[in-house]
Amino acid sequence: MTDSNPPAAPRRTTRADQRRQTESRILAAARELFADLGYDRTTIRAVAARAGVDAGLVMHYFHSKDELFAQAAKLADDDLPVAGSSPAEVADGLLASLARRLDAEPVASLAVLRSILTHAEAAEGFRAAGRQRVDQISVAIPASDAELRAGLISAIISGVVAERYLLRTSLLAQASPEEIIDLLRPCFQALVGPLSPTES
Amino acid sequence: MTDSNPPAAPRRTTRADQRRQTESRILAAARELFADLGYDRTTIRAVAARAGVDAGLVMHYFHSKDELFAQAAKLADDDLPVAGSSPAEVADGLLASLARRLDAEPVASLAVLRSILTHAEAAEGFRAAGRQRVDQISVAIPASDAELRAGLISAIISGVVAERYLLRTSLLAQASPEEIIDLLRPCFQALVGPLSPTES
DNA sequence: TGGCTCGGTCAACGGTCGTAGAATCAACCC
DNA sequence: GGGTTGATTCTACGACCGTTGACCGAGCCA
Repeated sequence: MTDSNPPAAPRRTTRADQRRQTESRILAAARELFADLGYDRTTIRAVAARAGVDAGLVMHYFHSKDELFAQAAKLADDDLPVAGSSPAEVADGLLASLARRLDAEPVASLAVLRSILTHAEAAEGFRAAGRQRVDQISVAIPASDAELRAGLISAIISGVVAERYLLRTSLLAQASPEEIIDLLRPCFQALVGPLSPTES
Repeated sequence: MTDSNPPAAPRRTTRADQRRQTESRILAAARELFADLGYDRTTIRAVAARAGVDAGLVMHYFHSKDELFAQAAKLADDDLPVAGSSPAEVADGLLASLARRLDAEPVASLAVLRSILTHAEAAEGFRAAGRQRVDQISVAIPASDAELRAGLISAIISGVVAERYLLRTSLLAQASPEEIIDLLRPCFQALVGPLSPTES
C-alpha cells in the first residue's frame, strides 16, 4: 500500500503548467467560437464555458475581449514562395499556397475571416496580410497593372476560401483541393502572365 | 396678402403619404447601416435616429429587427442572361452581369453581403440566390464538373464584389469595371469552356 | 509550519439592446 | 364639431454583455 517514491512520478501539473494549459484551452475555445460565430456573437462567457472556466478568469488572463481576439486570431504569416521567376512559376507558387489552405485552413485564420466584415480590428489584420501578399505578388508580375492583377488574385483566393469553409453553399466545400487547383490554374496563369491580350 | 386658394395647392402629404414616406426613410437608413455595420452592430435605435424618428416607430412598422432586415435587404433577382449558347457567350453574359454590379452595387445587396458571415438569415438568403445562380450557370456549361465550375465562378464574383465594396484594400476599389472585366475574361472563359485540359 | 502567491470562482455594476405598451397629438370622417 | 383612427413619442422592462473587485483555496518558499 505504502508506495515508496513520494516525489518521483507524481511530479504533475505544477502551477505554471496548469496556467499554460488552461490558457491554451481558453485560446482554443475562443478560436473555435470566433471562427463559428464571428466577433460580435462570441461572448466571453461562452468562451469560458467551453473552456470549463469562469468568465472572470478569461478577463484575468487576457485583459479585454479585443485582446483575446487578437491572441486567438494571431496567425503565422503565409510564406508563399513567390521567388520571382517566370510567370508560370509564380502562378504555380500561388496555386500551391492555395492548395495548402484548401487542404486545412487553420482555425485562427477562419476566425479573422469570419469577423472581417463586421469587426474593424479583424479587417485591419486582414488588410495588413493582404497588402503584404499583394506586394509580394505584384513585384513578380511583369505588367503595368500588376497591382490590380494581384488584388484580383487576392480577392479570388479569399472568395474561394470563404465559400469553402464559411458559406459551404456549393460543391466547393466537398471538392478535393486538386480539382479546385486544376480549374483555377488557367485563371491564375492568365492573371499573372502578360500573355492575355494578344500574344504578339 | 390673403391668398385665395385654400384647398388647391396645400393638398400636401396626406396621412398615407406621410406613412409611406417615413417608412421608406426608415428602410433607406436601415439599408445604409446594415451595409456599413452588418446585422449585429446595427441597432434599431441607430436606424431610427438616422431616419429622424423614434425607435418605437420602427418596431411598430416592421415588427422585429429580423423583419426589418428582411425588408431592407430584399433584392431584385439578378436576371443574368445565360441564354445557353456557346461557352464564350455564357462567359460574356456573366461578365456583363458582373460589370453591372461593379458599376453600382445596390446598397441592399451590400447589406446582405456584409451580414453573410455572421447572420444566419442573411446567409440563407445569399445561399438561395447563389444556388439559383449556380444552377443557371451550370446548365450552360458542357462539362461533367459543371457544378463545381459554377461554384468557383460564384465564389470569384462574391470575392471581387466584397473586396471592391466592403474591404477596399486593393486597387480593386478604384479600378474601372472595364479593367476588371478585361482581366477576368480569360478566367471566366477557362472556367466555362471545356477547352481547359487539352483541346483534342 | 506559517505566510505569501496565484489560479480560479462568485456576485455585482453599468450599459445597451430588442421589445412592449401607455400616452400624445394631428389628420380624417360623419 | 366631436369621435375615431393612426402616426409618432415616451417610458420602462427584462435580458445579456463586458468588465470589476472581493473572495477562496491550494501550491510554493523560507
